[in-house]
Amino acid sequence: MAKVTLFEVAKLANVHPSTASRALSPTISREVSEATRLKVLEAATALGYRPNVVARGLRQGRTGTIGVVITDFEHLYNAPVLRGVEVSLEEAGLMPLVAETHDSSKRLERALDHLVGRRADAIIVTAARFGDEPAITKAAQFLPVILAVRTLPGTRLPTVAHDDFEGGLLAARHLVSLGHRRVAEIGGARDVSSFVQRRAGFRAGLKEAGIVELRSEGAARVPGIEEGYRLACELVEEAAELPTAVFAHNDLLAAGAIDAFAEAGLRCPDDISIVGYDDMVLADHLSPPLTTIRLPSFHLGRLAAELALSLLDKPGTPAPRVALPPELVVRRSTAPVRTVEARVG
Amino acid sequence: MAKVTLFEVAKLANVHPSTASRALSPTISREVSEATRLKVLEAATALGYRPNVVARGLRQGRTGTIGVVITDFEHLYNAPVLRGVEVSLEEAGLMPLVAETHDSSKRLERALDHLVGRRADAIIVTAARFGDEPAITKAAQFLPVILAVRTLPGTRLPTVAHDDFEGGLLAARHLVSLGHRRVAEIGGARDVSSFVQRRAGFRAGLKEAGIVELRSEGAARVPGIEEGYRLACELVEEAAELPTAVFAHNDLLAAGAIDAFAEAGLRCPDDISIVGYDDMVLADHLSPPLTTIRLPSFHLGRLAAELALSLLDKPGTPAPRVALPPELVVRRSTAPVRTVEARVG
DNA sequence: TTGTAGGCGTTATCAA
DNA sequence: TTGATAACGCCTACAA
Repeated sequence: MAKVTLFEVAKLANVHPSTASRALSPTISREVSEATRLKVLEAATALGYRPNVVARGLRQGRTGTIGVVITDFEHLYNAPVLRGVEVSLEEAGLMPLVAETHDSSKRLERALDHLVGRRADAIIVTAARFGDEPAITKAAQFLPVILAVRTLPGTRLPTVAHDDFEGGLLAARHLVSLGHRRVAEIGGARDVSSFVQRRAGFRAGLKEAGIVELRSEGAARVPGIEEGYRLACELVEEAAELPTAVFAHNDLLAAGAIDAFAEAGLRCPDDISIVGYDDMVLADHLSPPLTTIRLPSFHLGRLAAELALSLLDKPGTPAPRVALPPELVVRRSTAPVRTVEARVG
Repeated sequence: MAKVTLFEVAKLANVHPSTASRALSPTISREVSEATRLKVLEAATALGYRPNVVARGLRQGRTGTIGVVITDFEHLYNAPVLRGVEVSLEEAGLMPLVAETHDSSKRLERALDHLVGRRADAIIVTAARFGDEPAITKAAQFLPVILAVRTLPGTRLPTVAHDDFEGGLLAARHLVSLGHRRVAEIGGARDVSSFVQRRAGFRAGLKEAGIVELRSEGAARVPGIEEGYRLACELVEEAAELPTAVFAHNDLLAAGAIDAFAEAGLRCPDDISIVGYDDMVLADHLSPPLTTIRLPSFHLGRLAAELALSLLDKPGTPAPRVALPPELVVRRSTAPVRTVEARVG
């Protein structure tokens, strides 16, 4: 475990450490004579010198590190966002420091603490719940915090999110255009902006057609396959009349719901249409291939990272709020209503 | 952006910085009188003091950070590994510093450089290709490097991998037990240990039954859906006789292959059986649900992280090589051969 | 062009 | 039990 310092490089090159420092710094290396520059360079490579970014960071007040707070690596919709963040950071020579919250507020708070303590240069939070505002605001006193994917009501923090209201609207209009009038929702938690927006947009879309939804479930736990299954079971058991179409707030919920409906003898899309959300990897390979709302998540990740970087350079910048437009992708989990009765209402 | 230092806490508490440091350190806080300890604690909370982990790291020669090198966030099989790593690190108060390679050796080298420069306390590499040995060995001179998921032939580095030979064997025996004798492979790159092992295990399994595979493709690019599709197309077009079963080196390749076969008029599992690998999320929701090899990836991630942590404490520890046992999961993408001709051989 | 000195925030060591 | 001091590795005024 050799650890070569600038000091040793300088000694080998027979110059003062500060000279070595200059010679190695790409920005001011020409303040040094070509001869010594080469001498130092040679010594550095000979010794296998790696500048200690930590020490440099301490000196310069920057760690070259951006905190990223996500719910969970296994949640497929995080993957493209992370990729976008990573790609943008890596171009700038920074690295992401990632923490998971498992959608728990306590963990989020701990994650923020860690990140602040580690002196991340900025933090990108994709896992915010409404109750997390105080913790996030506190962290934002120390360093720039960017809200990504999930937003906070009335926040002044810079935000890069999907336009989830629009997404919900698209879902509703699609179902309406297929003649569905008995519809329900299998949704995410009610304290998460993206789900709140999806729900609002969806209802707005129904309202345009004079429809009121039968029922709207809200996930009590992590909005994954299991929760989708559970909520769909509830729906089937408790609803006064069965819907002909369902809007699931993400593709995983949709997958779980399809299972539950199948077990109840409802086939998708013959008996029940389902719209998912995210267009995550493999959404087109499920059975049936999912009609869903596609999100520019990779792009969102890039934007969030770039925003973070720009905030480092000029801290006073007014906080932008970006909302990226979603897109409907029609596949085979939705179909026109079959029964006349449904059309009549 | 308030930044409170230990110095200011000490001043407010009317003690020397070193005393404040002691009072705040959980390990030696009882070397300090209860009175001053409380005084300092109070001052710290009053000021909202957050210890600067970077400075501490500089002093102690540890950053509390573990580098993790993966191919790509979007590759589903990385997700559970990352989760495992994160969970273990978070328990110990450390954080992962993640870099993507996109399976390119050049990027891997850059990632290692970054991580070494950032003085990660250790690095977990899950993206190794055979040609990366020099770069990885170099990094290992500076800090502990753990090989995870993918191994390196003849390496002395600590390794936590799946027993992919066994996995290939399980796949072969399963197909043989269903009566298949004309089989082929849609595999990953030939310079990646996991794929090499899967291939070797698979052939060994065939050999037991006296079978030689028709053909074995090797992915030229990232082993994802598209590559699976491409390789399966090649197989259909170029093979002298069509196989009745295929072993895909991961579930994504399998998904792509199923598409290609479907386009060629071959239905799975009626005309062709397919075994995948990984049992990634949603493997059971594909159409058809995938017969595959399940890997304890979360566990692997945990082990890798714990190994890294243990190596920090006692650097001289002999390097263990762990191989975790895979498990066959039978679903509906495999079925007995239909034709007598196939059984005869 | 190069050397000197001081400090980024902590903590380990030594002395009181 | 507490205080003083130095050092972790680097960078940057400033002086020479």
